[in-house]
Amino acid sequence: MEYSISEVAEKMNLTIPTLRYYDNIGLLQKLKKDKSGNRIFTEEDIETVRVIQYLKKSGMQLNEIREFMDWCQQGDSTIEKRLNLFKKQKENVLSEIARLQETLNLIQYKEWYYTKALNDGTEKYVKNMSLEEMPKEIQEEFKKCHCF
Amino acid sequence: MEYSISEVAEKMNLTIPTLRYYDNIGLLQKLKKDKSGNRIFTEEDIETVRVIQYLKKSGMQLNEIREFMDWCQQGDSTIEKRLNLFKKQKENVLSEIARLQETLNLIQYKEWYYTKALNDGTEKYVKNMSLEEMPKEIQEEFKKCHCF
DNA sequence: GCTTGACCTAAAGTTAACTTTAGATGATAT
DNA sequence: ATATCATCTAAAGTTAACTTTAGGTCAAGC
Repeated sequence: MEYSISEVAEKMNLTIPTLRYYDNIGLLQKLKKDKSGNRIFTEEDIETVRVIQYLKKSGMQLNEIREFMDWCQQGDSTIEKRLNLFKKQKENVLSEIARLQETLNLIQYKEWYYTKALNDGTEKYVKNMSLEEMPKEIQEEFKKCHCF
Repeated sequence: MEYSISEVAEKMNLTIPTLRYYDNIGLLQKLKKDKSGNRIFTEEDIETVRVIQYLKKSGMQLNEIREFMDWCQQGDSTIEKRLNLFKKQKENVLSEIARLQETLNLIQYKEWYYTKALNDGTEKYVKNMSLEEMPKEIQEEFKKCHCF
């Protein structure tokens, strides 16, 4: 099954210029064109786009992803490099998740804080609450940032 | 306790120009200066910087954070807006964590894939493995993207 | 009194990842 | 035959979040 650029753009939630841009910078090395120069996407090209999106999310820049795509074309001699890359990206993603979890903690504290403020009609009571009065599940580290 | 810009930069892992930039665009509305124009950071200003970093991580842009800082100065009339903002950011962070988790799934599949390829000395066996031969814990959805 | 170091401002420059523009080509519908 | 539509290329433009540059002030140490 083959797809036009507009079909892939819709399917993958990208714009047509973005797909062309990815092709231009060497991210879609296997992509073929028909006789009049139009890009033809196979299932494999679509998988490539999907992998690009995951690698981006893992924190890689497009020039690094391009280098990875080069490695893939070079065959078995680059297997170890590719394995090491994925090991590194795994650590990246794990620490990113951990930082987002911390962010979530602050946000949930703020949600509690402003819910109480809204209930009280004013920030002044919750702002000056002592640690003892606060619910135990509110993270210690956030109890002090009541200035917002 | 008060701090100089260089102390805050070091403590918060930011550069001095970044802190000045944040001040210039209105993110540090309570920041004071001494008689010769040097910025003086209080504990509260440092907390502001910390909150900026969390809000950034939750997906907000600096102009949105600036708007939030404006709301904070406007007092109790903006409590509901602020609560709604945090509710929205909470959803953002949760879906971001979910997408990172999916990314992690792909990366772990790849780690398994390239570990086997490295062991075999070539990609060709793992590339052509049938679904039945693969470990059960490998996510179904990733079994097909063996082209990288 | 002079140098050094930490700070300042205003303005220009940078970077990544697109997006937009302008003009062209080729297949399809009326 | 003509208009419309989807595609193309090359090149310029955009945006956010900084960073860099150039030139200046001020307090402290020698």
